[in-house]
Amino acid sequence: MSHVAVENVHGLDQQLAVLDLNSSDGIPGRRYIPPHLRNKEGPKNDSPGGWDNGRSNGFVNGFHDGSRMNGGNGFGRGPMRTDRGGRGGFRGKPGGSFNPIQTLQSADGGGWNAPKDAAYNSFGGRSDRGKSSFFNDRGSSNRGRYERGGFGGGGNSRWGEDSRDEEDWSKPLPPNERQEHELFAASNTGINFEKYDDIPVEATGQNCPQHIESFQDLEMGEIIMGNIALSRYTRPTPVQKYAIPIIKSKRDLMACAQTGSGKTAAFLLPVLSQIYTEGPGEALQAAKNSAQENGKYGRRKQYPISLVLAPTRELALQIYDEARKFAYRSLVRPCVVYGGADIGQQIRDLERGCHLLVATPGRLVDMMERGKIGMDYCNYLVLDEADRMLDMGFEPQIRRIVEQDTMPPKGLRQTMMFSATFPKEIQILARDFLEEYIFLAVGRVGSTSENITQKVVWVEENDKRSFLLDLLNATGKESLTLVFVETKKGADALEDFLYREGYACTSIHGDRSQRDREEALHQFRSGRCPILVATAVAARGLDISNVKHVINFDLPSDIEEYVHRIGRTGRVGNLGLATSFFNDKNGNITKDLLDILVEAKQEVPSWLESLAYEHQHKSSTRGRSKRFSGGFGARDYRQTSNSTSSGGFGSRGGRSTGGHGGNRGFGGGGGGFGNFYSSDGYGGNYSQVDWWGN
DNA sequence: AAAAAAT
Repeated sequence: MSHVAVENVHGLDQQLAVLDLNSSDGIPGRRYIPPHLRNKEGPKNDSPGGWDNGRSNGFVNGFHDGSRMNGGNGFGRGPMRTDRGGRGGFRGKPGGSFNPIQTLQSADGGGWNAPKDAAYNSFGGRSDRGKSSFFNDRGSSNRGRYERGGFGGGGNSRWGEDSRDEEDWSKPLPPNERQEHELFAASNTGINFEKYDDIPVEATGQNCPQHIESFQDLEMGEIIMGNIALSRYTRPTPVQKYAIPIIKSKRDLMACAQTGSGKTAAFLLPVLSQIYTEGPGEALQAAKNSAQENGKYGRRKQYPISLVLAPTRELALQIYDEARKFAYRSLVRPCVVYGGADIGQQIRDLERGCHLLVATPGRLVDMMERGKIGMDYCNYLVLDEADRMLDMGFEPQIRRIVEQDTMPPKGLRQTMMFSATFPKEIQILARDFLEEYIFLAVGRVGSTSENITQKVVWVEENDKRSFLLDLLNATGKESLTLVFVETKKGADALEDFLYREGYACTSIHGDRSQRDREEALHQFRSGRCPILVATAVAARGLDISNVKHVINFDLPSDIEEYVHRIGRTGRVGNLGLATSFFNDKNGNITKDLLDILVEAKQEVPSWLESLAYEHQHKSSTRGRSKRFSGGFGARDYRQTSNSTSSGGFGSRGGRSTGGHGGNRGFGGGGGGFGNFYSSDGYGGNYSQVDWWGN
C-alpha cells in the first residue's frame, strides 16, 4: 500500500504546481516544492503503518477504511457518486433516505451503554446500607474521597469485584474489548510533536503551578493513565503541559488557545482525574434521592459533576467522544445534549446517569427547565470556545445556566474558560465566572507554525468553479479537501455543481438537518466523500484529522475566520495546504491576510502586496493593521479597548493594540480589571451589534 | 451582505 502515500505526496506537489502561476507546466523538474516537502524524495517505505510519519499515516488510516477498500482501483471521483445515496435523501427532504442512519444517540446507546449499564445499574440499585460511611471524609455527605487503601484487602475480596467497583471511583472497571475497540480504534496517531515544541506558552497569575513535561509528571490515577495510553498520547501538547497541573491544583483557568492545540484533553484529563480521585460527592446522593422520589427509572433528575459548554453541536459531539475515551473503565458516565436531535432520546440517555455533561447552551437551558438536569453539584465548569459562544449570542443562556440557577458559585466550583481571543466581552465573563485565576496564553498553532502552506490566488468570480475543478483534479484522490463558502445557498449550489461534475462530495451548513450534518461529517471523515463544502459552521473547533487541503472558495471578511478555517488542516502537527481564491470582492481582508502570510513566512503574491498598500492609503484611518503590531500575543489575545467603535470595516468593535502587555495583571483575577475597560465601566453598553448590523 | 443556535 505504499503507493498510496507516493500518490499523496505527488498529489500535493501537483496542486502546488497548479497554484504556481509562474510556472507554466507540470514538468516535475520545474515543479514548485514547498518548504516542508523539500529534501524529501518520497515517503519512507520502511514505515508502512505510518506511525512515525504524520503525513502518510493519516493517509493510511483513511485507506484502511473498509468501505474505501471497496472502491478499489476505480477510486475516481466519478464512480464515488453512488455514495451520495446515503446522504440524507438529498438534504431537507424528509424520508428520502434508503440508508437508515442511526442518530448519534441510538448508535451510541447500543455500543456504549451495554457494558456500562451493568456497572451503573448495580451502582444505582445499591441500598443505603451505609458501608461507604466508613470512608466518608466530608462531614454529612456520605461521599467523598475514597482512598484506595481504605477498603482494605479483606473488604475487596469479601464484596467481590463488582461491589468494589461500585464504591471506589478511582479503580478501573474490568476491560471490555469490544468497547475499547469502538472507542479507540479511530484515534489520532502519527502526531508530529516536534512542530508543537515551538509553540510559546505563557502563564500568569499568583502561585501558578509548575508545568509538566510528561503525563507521568503528575499523579492522575490509573484510569486516566490507561486511557492516555489507549489514546496513543505520548507527550502532552503545550496547552496540556500548562493546563493540566493548573486544573489539578484546583485553580480557575482562563486559557487563550485554539482548538487543534489539544485543548479538549487539556481540560478533560485533569477534570476526570479529579472526579475519579474524589468520587461523586453529594451528586450521587442527590441523584439517588431524585430517583427515589420519582421512581427508579422515570423522571430522574441528573446532577452532573462536570459541565462542558460548547458553541456548536458538532463540537459538543466531538468533546463528548473524547470524554467517552477518558471515561473508559470508570464509573463516570458522559452525556451530550444539543439541539436538532430528538430530545426524548437525550432525556432517556440522561436518565441512565450523567456525571459529565457536554452541551450547547440552548438545549441545556431547555433541559434544566424541564427539570431533567440540576446544576447543584456541578463542581467543574468548562466554557469551550467562549468567544464564539458570545459571538453567537449565547451570553444570556450561559448566564442563566451559571448564575441564575443552582450551580455552586465561583470559588466553590472550579471554572475553566477557553477562548481563541480575549476581547472585552470575554474579560467580563472571566471576571464574573472565575476566581483568582491563572491566565494562559498559548501561541497560535496554525498560521504561524509553517505546518500549513498558504496560497492566495487571484480568481475572478466567474472562474472560481473551473479553477476549483483544476485544484480537485490535481489533488490526491484520497486526500480530504474542505471547501469553504460564505453562504448556505452558496454551499448548496457548489455542492450540486461538484455533484453534477461527478465528484464525491457532501456539504455541511446550518440549514441542513442535524442528522444530515452529522452524516456529512461522517462521510467526509471516513473518506467516502473526500470533498466537503462548508460554511462557517465547520470553521472552528472541528477536528478532522486528515484534511490535506482547505480551499477558501469564498474568502471570509474576517481574518479570525480565515485563521480558523485554515486551521482545519495541518492539525496537531501534520502538514497541510490552504488555498484561497481572491478577487476584488475581498478588499476588506487584504491587509490582515498579508500580515498573516508574512508572519507565517509564506510566499506573498506581489499583487497582494501592492493591493494592501493601496488599500491602506484608501482607508488609513480605519485600517486594522495595528492589531498585529504587538509582538507575541498581540495577535492572539487582542483585547477590545473601545466597545462602541465599529466604523471600520471588518472590525467587530475596534480592538486595541494592547496585546499581551495588557493581559498581564489579569492573572491574579479580580484586581486591575478596570484598567482595561473604557471609563463607563464594564456594565456599559458593549455592543451586541456585529458588523453586519444584526 | 451571514452563520449559528431551543422549539
